[in-house]
Amino acid sequence: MDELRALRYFAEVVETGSFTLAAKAFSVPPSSVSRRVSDLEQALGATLLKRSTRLVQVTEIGQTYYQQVRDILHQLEQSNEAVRSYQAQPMGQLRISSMVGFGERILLELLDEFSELYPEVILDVSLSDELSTLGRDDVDIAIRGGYAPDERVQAIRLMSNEFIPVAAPGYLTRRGTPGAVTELRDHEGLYFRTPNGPSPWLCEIEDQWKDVSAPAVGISNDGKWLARKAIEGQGIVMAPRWLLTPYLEAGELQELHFDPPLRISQNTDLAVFLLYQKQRYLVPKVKVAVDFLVARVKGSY
Amino acid sequence: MDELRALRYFAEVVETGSFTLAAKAFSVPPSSVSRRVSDLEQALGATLLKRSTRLVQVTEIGQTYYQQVRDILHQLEQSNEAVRSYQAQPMGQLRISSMVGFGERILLELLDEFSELYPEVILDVSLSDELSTLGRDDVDIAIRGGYAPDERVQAIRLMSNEFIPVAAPGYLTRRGTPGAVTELRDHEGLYFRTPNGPSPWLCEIEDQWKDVSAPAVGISNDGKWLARKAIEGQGIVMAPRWLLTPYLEAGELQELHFDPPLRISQNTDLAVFLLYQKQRYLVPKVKVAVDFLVARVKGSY
DNA sequence: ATTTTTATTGTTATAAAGACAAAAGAAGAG
DNA sequence: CTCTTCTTTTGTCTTTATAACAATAAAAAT
Repeated sequence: MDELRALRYFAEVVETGSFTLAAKAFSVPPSSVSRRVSDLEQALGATLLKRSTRLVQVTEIGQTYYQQVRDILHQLEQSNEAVRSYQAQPMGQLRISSMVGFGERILLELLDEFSELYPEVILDVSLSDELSTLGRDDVDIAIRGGYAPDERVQAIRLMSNEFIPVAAPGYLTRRGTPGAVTELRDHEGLYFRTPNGPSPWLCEIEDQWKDVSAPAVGISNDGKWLARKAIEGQGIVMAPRWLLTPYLEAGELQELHFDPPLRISQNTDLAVFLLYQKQRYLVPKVKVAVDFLVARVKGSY
Repeated sequence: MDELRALRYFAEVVETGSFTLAAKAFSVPPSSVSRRVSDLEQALGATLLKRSTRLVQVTEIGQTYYQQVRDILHQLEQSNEAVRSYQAQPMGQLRISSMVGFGERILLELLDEFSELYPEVILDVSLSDELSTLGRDDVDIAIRGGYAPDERVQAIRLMSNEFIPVAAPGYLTRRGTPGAVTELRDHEGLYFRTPNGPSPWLCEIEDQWKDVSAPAVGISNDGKWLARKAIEGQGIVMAPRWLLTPYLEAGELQELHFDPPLRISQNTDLAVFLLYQKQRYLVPKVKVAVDFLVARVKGSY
């Protein structure tokens, strides 16, 4: 029995919910699909699908088996693609997902440069703060302020993602510059929304982490909007240093210092990571993009 | 082409380093193996093996492909086994790996009970502090004072693994009971060896982690031996509370208290975890063992 | 009850893999 | 340097398995 073929048929039947449609997808008669799936069931000694002439239902065990089979088929496809494209030129579609702020501020202009170097690589960039599940079918490269959720995912630290509190000089003269974290309660807060919700202002006082957030006057996942509101003197905002650098240099915003320092997470090393699947580093388009981004970002920021 | 068969042949050739031996393993003529591997290479458009009549060498791309194929075949085998054994009685060999101390103190007697409940499950227990790579071929269930390295690995918190400093009453009257961590320098230390080396005595003083270990008079990964030496008054030992409980209750050892407390890691929630692969929870023997251990340990400790 | 859709079964045809024999090629021994 | 030996590959035939096509059976909808 060609087990792999049977698995592909089975997966397609589950996805389409029909033997006929699955058969069409492979351009074979429905009878072939029926027989192969039956063979598979017999080999496994379990009923994967409950068939009636009108509808096909997946059994419980069939469902879990399907999910695993799907993963396996996908992995195999990726491995094959990696071998096939080995020693070929970087080309084809490259899907990149990035945090919005990083994408707008840094990534997009780098990618313009990348496109000139590798015109045959077609970029498909999506900016979102939701972390897409690398390892499924979606993206080749992801840029996130996070961690590596899986041992098959490689994480390269691109740059620091330290959050710093800032405010407009005008705001500070009007409201006073807070000297201690406890004074923040009497200020206005602009909050960065992460996928885990608005990021609070935390401080470690005598071994205890305390939330010292000011009352909120604005929450957004858009750093530029928050920065603009801060420049207009509407409040204090905590955002990544790399996002604020231009405003700080222009004097539009001013960094605030506290002791102990203000944080948005108990985790000490907040950083921007470039994530990709180890096995896909063999694919030329992925390899050159990873190498390019690491070289350009690590060198400049 | 029966791709899966070709992959199995290829993997076997890589492992045995010979077409002839691989063919023997599948009881087919060497010519079949040769043809299937050639088909595979043609389909992938790459040379996986450099053959000469005397030796078979794996190419670079062949090597990485092999590793991925190996994983895939293994996963498929596991998925198939899960389906096949679905709705069967718990039976067969069950491999459990545990930390030595936990194994001796808690696990082994629980497993005696388990064996009475499920006599058809043949236990294969190995006690070791090295963490074996769950997800490869080795163990079904692992018990470790750690984390989950992979998203496919499920981790259940069994119990706290808090390390506490203790010493014999005799030792304390002779040497004095240390009141502050700084006094520990003038004491004798008995150290637990973890896979990462002897575990130091740490303390967080004013936001800074400091090593306040006493000079070592003994290091071992055997908790009972360390406990005995401590009972004999040879020094202070830091070990998991569950390991020391009987000695504390018997009055042979006495807990030491510091402020801030002594730790062996910056990580706050040290715990004992039961680890298993999500997909293998479907296999009856794995399911009943996980459920049994979780129920018995969580209830009692 | 009849029509329609869908899965299954029967049978034949075709393509792929196995079996066996023989050839080609590389390493070591004499 | 030639011969022997071991291993991979090639040639040819046989076997097996899957596709193809037609026909049947079963369930839902009209």
